Amino acid sequence: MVSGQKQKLTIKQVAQAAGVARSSVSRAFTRPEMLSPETVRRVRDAAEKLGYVPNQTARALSTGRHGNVALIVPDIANPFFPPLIRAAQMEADRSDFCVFLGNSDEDPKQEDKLVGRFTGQVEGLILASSRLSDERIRAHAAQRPLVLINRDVEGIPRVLIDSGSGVREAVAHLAELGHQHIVYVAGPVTSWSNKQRRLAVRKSAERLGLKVDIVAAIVPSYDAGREAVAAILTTGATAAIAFDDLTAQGILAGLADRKIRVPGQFGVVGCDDVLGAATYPSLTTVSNRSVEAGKAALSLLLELLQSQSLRDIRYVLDTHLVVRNTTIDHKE
Amino acid sequence: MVSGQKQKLTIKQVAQAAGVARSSVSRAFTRPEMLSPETVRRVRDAAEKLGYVPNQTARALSTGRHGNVALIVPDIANPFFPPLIRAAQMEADRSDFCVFLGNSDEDPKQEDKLVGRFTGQVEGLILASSRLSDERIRAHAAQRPLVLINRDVEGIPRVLIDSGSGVREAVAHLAELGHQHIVYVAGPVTSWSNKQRRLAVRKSAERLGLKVDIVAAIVPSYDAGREAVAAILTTGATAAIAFDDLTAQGILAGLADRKIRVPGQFGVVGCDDVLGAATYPSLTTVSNRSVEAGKAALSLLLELLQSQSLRDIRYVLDTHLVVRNTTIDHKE
DNA sequence: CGTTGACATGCAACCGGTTGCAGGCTTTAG
DNA sequence: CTAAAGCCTGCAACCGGTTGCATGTCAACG
Repeated sequence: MVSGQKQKLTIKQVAQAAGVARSSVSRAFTRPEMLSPETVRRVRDAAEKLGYVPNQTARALSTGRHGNVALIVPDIANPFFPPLIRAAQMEADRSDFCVFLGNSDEDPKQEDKLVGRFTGQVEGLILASSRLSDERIRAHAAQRPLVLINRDVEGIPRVLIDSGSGVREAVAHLAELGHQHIVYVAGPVTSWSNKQRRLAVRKSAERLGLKVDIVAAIVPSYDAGREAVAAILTTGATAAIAFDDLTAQGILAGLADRKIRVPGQFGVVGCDDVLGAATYPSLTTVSNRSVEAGKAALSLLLELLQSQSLRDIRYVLDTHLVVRNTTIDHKE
Repeated sequence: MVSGQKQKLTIKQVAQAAGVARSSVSRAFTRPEMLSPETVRRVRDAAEKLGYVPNQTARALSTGRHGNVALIVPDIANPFFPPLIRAAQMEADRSDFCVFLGNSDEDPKQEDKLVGRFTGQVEGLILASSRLSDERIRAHAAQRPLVLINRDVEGIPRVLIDSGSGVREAVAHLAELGHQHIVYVAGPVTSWSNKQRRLAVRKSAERLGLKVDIVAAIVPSYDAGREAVAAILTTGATAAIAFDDLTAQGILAGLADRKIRVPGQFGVVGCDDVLGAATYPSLTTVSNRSVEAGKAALSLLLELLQSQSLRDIRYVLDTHLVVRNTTIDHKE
């Protein structure tokens, strides 16, 4: 039914073919209940036969509804994000929305630029782990519906993954195993998640009477973790909780370099569960909920678009400890 | 300069403010060389002061140029793709293009649907590891400029990662280490890359006098690799080359379950190098070039958009073996 | 039987830019 | 000094839909 010609089929040709006015063709697609069933059928048949498909751009121009949303993340290649992106994407798809993807490269300027580029073509945006200032976020939110992920700005709808709950479980788990002195290997200072995790370690260690030291890895990466091992060992701690799994993997490598057995001589806990059980020994870590976060953010956004309501929404997802083999030796 | 109002600033207000016709405002932005420098300045100043930003949708409607491209992948969460997506995204950004991301979920129907949704809003598309039939791909290519990644359809511009070269090196490497009998753990039957890798293993093993068996994992995943271990061991081989790194990691886990030492008693080679050295023991694998592929595909597409030329382009990236610790014990 | 109202459809303006063409003014050549 | 050639700028049509309003038709109602 569709042929290879690269013609421009418009509502006009369909109108002619069906013997009605252009407006009726339009309505046959957007408000069929306004027309007689007979007319709708005639128009649809004609459209089908010609292979007509409505021009999304023209429609967007006159209605203001584009059917697009944008999702901006700091780094697509960071394994935390792909599942989130995927979930958001699939959720958008269910409502026939298209999603623009932006990579801010951890740079607020770049993020700002992307928002600007997208704004004109979307009905709403999602910023995941935004690096923008609260002020810029508010400014953008005033222009377009905006949902945040892992960023807590009052008045802006947001989806937060509370890694605090999982981290508290991790500390309790280590205490139970007899550790008395642990280290938190910190991530980026600007990260909301890092702040939250550090606080959770501090508080619950205090409650349980454990000694805590903080070692900075700053960049969350394998190499940073590996290099942090020297500092970790000088503290005299017997276990470490890392900002994320990448860092944790680096720590494991650094320990292996020094022939320190895990979990026998030293315990390691990651965060975000990005690798699953796919490494050996498999990493004890905190679950991430990134799939739910992506899905929730998208549906929240779509909801906002519908209702136009501006309630202050704060959706929190809790996390849990996933015990694998870097804190305790499991028997299969 | 920009304020919080949610007004609709159009070319008209700017024209009024600058005391010129609407067309002059338009030209001040799109073809400044047609206007006197003085007028351009006046218009730009006025626009700046008001905070005017051209409406991309309206522009697209009249010019047909949207400044968007679409990228469709089978699975965003498969670690092979994020670096590719990221590279494409950044390359697009350099030319002020926005990118739509689609996840086909390994399903041709879904992929077709996405292409349809995007077509009206983009100037060109990139299909990575497309699951569509050659026929559908050709049909879509007739509508819009289209570039393929890891899919070899004659007449359609394509970027191919030739894992054959790396796989041949892997086989030679294993032969050199004394292995006489190896296994190829296969991936999806519809995958172009899988076909290519299997063939490369077969051919070069034959040339070197090695015995080869094929074991099917079908789905490329950690679990599939782990389950394939039983079949691998019954062949009597002493080393395995896996379709990808995820499968290889699963194999390592399965071997560990059976207390088989790697690389001492059994050698393992992955493909795609998605985990880097970030696991322990670190995986010997074949490099992937996915970053170059993403970047190349995008710039190829942009080039096509400019030149309108329809040459048959076939851009091939070769790969190499990356030797780490699952085939041979390294000393640091 | 005339009026009212519901329903179906067409007309034309509009969304916000772009662009071919024409007209006015200035410059250059004859 | 006049005509040809540029250079700027404005007018108005157009991109392809959507939508408020007017019109026409027909059934139901008083």
